[in-house]
Amino acid sequence: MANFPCAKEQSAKELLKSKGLKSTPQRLAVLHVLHESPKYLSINDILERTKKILPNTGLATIYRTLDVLVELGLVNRVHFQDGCHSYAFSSDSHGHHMVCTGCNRIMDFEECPFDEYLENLSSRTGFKIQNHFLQLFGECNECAGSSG
Amino acid sequence: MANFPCAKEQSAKELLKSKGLKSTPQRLAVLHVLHESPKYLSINDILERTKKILPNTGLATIYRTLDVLVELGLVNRVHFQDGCHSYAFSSDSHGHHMVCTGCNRIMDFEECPFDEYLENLSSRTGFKIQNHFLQLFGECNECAGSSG
DNA sequence: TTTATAATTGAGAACTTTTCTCAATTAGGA
DNA sequence: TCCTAATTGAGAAAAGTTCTCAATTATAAA
Repeated sequence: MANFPCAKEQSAKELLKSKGLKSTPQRLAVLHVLHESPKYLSINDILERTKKILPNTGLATIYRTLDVLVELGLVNRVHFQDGCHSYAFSSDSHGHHMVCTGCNRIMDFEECPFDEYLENLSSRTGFKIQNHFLQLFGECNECAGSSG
Repeated sequence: MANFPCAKEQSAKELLKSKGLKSTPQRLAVLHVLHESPKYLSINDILERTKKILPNTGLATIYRTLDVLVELGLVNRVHFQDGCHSYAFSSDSHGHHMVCTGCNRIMDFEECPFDEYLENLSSRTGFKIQNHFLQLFGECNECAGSSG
């Protein structure tokens, strides 16, 4: 069993338990690996590092474990510009959009009210923000109307 | 040659030309397909619809064309929760983060200043926002320092 | 117009990424 | 300690993406 100084180990175990899931060495190891890293890690990064703790860990387990950890809110998925999924026509220059989870319709919104905030965040943290990606999920007028 | 009433057809042609790229029927057809659709479309959606205009269109062309159109800013990539890439430990409850394009380091930021704005947007547009995904890209302190 | 040529395409192979299957193992409660 | 359902590892299968290359074609120049 992996033993690691992750502040969330205990709460992770409790979360798993509360969902009827087991606290396996693999799950705790993956959590450990991600906790140790200040960087995002790809699936292969995670597999490689987990294998240093548990050499027999399989790739499928990494996929399954990440699904569980994301579900529990212990781990974030990080999205990048490349390799991803769907496309929409760009009707504005900024490119933010709302995606309706009911009908998959996309609504762009022209405004970006965050520039000022982001500038402020930038100067406070020293992190030079070059660009940002924002996407809203919800229900459009029609879907909200018909379902409720 | 696809002929379609896309307000951006002309500017698309000019954009392509300005980059030394050709205005091929395939490129214009994909643009048309995306322009026609109020929804995001998957690669297969786009292939299928493009084939209705140009039956011989190949999948590779769709991939290549989308890269071009995204590059030109005519098309947006839309990201979803599943199927994507990398993972990071979740150190806050909200889950926004900054990704350093220099060293790939992730920095979470606790605050989410957008709630109020999003509520307002919600009531103005009728779009019931259920959740949102925000990710900032830029350079961290160290990388900004060492490179400039 | 016609021609020349560099960009682009289609088709399928190759590669990468993700999911599935199933027998073996194991965490955790009784 | 034993039982049982959850979990795992391994590899097969499926899905998604990129590459290769000969054939085609948009465009600029003649």
